[in-house]
Amino acid sequence: MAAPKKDPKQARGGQARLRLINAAVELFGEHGYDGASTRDIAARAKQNIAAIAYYFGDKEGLYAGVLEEFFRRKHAEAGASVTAARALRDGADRTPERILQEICNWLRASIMALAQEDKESHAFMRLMMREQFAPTKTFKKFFARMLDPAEDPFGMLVAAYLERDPATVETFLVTHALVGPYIGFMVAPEIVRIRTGWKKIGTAEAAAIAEVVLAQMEMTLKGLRGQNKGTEKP
Amino acid sequence: MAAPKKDPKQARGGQARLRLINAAVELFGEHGYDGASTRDIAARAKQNIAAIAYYFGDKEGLYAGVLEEFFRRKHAEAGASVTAARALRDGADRTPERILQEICNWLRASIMALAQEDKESHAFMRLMMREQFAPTKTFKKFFARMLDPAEDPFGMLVAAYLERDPATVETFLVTHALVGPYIGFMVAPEIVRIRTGWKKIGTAEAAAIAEVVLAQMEMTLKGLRGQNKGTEKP
DNA sequence: AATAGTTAATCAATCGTTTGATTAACTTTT
DNA sequence: AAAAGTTAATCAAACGATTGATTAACTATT
Repeated sequence: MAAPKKDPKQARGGQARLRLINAAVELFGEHGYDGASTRDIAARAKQNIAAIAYYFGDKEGLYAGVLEEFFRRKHAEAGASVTAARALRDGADRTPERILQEICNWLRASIMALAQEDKESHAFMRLMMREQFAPTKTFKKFFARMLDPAEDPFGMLVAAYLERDPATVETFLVTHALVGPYIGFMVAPEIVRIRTGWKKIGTAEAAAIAEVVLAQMEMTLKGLRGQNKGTEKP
Repeated sequence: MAAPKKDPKQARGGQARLRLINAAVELFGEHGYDGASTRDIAARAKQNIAAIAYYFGDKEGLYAGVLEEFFRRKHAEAGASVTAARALRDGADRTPERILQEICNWLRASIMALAQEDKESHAFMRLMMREQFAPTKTFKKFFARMLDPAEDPFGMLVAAYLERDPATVETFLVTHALVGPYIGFMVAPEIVRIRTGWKKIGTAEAAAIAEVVLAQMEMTLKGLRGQNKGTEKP
């Protein structure tokens, strides 16, 4: 018969562990590592303060637990996109048009995700932004794995579309510049808010952004591919 | 005769005041508002802890002092670009080619500035990034003034080149998407570091980034202008 | 002498962490 | 199956250290 497992994350205390992680990501995202107190985190998770030491050792351990959990979630979410992109890239029936279409689909989905109200995801994004300028060791470890080019569907498809080596620095620069507009809207919500007058980025606002960003990227991609063809050895 | 002024910023204690601000922007940028302690700030500034209360009232006042000082510096630095852009836009001898050239110059200068090692500027940029996701009231006040479209040389020139109303949301979205690639490289140094293997972004690295980003932007701008012409009323 | 600036010492509050005790759930022994 | 023993989980209370802030005495400048 199916034994109820002994996975600590699903055992009795697993619920408390998860509650702590979810509370922690919100407070770390809101107030930063130092700004979030263990007492507040425990209170929001409706757990005793000592539960943090019990499950994570100390505050740093809790932070590492948050990173591990959310990088795991992100990796799981991205899994489908990666395999789909890989299949398209390696498929015999691939055409530049289909690849371009898929690139646009991916970017549109990413932009539309900005409208999501998911509190925890938003908090995790904040946390990632903070880490960009003051990366902790724990973060670096997880982040480097996340940035594996073999796990980046967008970079894979762009390299395929432009028929370039996906592993070179040059290709990365081109790819990173291409997602730049998306990043620009993602990381500067305060600028967008002030300049547009929008109260928040909802579905309609995200759609407006997607339209502009996709139009520009499509134009750039076609231009780059044309350039590619133009400079080929005759 | 010229009285020696009573400006507290130039009086005897002005030096201590400035030392505190410069020390504060570094520590606030590194560890965030909560992470930076008044003791560490005073120590780095080689001042007594009570000097903070004396010159700024309290920690929040010191933070406001930092913002005021650096926004003032940025505004002064940008002044030349703004008047130059305004002159070009309003000049009778303006041509699309010259405007495009100026846009490229501005962007290239901005990207090359990423290579600057100026500790305080870097710290201030960090601070601004943190504020994007958890803006304080003080920050909002200064930031909104900085984002005045009339003070944005890039937006001004892009609007002129594309012959669009610089005040509309649509134009902002297009402009913001256009600087996206630059923002992408500015805000994600950790991604760039991991994917390129670069130890840091020096002059050579910034130049490589500028080449890619400028090529894409030029392509997009020309495309957008062409579209503009294409959809004009006949 | 009056003002401006600086200093060391001290305050209450809060921080992350640790403690010993208690309860609940499960395992082994009888 | 009942009792005894073990482990996992939670709890209130307290620890020492550090926080931002304040005080009163002190020195330098005008």
